[in-house]
Amino acid sequence: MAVGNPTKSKSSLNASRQCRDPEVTRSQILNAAEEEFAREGFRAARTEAIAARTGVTKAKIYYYIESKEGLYRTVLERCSTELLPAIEQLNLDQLPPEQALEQFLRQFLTHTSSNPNIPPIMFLEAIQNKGKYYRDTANLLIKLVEILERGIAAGSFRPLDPRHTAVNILGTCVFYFGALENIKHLWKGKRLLSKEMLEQHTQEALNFILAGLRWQPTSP
Amino acid sequence: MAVGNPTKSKSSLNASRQCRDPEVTRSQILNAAEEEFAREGFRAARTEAIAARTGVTKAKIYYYIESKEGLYRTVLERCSTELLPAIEQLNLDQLPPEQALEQFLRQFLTHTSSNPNIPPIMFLEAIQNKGKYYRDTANLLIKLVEILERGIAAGSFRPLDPRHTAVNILGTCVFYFGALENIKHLWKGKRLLSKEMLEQHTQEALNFILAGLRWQPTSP
DNA sequence: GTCTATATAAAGATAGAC
DNA sequence: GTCTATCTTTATATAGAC
Repeated sequence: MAVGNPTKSKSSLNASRQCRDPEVTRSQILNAAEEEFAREGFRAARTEAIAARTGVTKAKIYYYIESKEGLYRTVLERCSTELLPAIEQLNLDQLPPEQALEQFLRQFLTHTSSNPNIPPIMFLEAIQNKGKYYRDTANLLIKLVEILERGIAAGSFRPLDPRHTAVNILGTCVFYFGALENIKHLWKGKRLLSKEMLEQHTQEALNFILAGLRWQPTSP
Repeated sequence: MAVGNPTKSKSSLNASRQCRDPEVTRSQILNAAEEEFAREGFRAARTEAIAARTGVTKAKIYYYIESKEGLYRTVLERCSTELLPAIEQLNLDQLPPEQALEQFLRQFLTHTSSNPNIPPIMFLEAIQNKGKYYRDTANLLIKLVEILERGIAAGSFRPLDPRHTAVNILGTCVFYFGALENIKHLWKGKRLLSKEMLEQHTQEALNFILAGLRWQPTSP
């Protein structure tokens, strides 16, 4: 196994075929696999389809990978390498809770907007495989719960259940990406992953979440 | 095809085997299929597994159904028969927007709590099949957008984008059910579908959403 | 390293006895 | 109506030529 250099370009479809650089080929396979797994999940994904997306034969795929399962694990790993470290670097513990939460959400939404395959992959992994191959989402949630607990204790946020609220917040952030095909009918003709729409989602989600945590006019 | 009487008991697993009533058998098959499709989606679901869940042979399944695809369509139809009519009956147009929204959400959350297979089925259908077999979720969203538009126009809610907000609201309601296996680690030892936890989710989601729409202390 | 051809296994669906 | 046995298709994975 040991596929891939995640830093290279990610637009995979119809990527320059017949390439001789093995590193590029590995990367192309990984990108195509990510697309396929994001649309089908592990079990329903077909190596044949991954080959077609990459623009090569099935046999060539198997020259580069160990197995479909190994490829899946590699894709999942690559999905989780960037976000958590980036969030750790923000040193959120040292910011006031409101700012910490906003920074967390901005980082998360920006990262997800740049990697819109991640939410469907995680949904499929959770639903189909019950997290057999991946459990890291929990770490994000725990970070979020900590921020909420701190903010509630400090009186910055209303008194709410931090765990349910963390789940509801994450749901607000990622549902958009998981339900693209269900919600697209609300914006006929618009591409939901365009820069414009992603910025709108980020801003609306952020406003909605922060408002949901503030003390209310009627009960201060 | 033409499977099922949706009104009968729904607990399928290990349901009384060797039953001779064809209506009961149909119902058992439908329930088992719903479970299997909710965990795997259409493509990855196996008729073999549905047979095993029902406690019968594959051949018996095929005596009662036309095909795997037909069974899937029937399951999806059954999922959508109850909620929308129930919401129509509430006559939400005639209530003030805040009350209309609260009624809508209570009905939705109650129905989802009683039918926790529906969110994963809809997630899988949207992600894997791009809504090929099902498009009704859009109707719910449209109803929600209408309520929000009315409330914004009346000044009951903050000025927000009604479509993004409808999506964010729905996300808050259903993410819990779609990501069960990702979030369960926050509540070690607790059953996330217990009556207690479902009531907590309903209440927390409701509070969170309504708070997110209200005018804020700093900008009234 | 890449291809064609193929072995092997799994899954949808059916035949035919009872 | 139900079962065992089987057909057919599809999919993972590999052999072997080039």
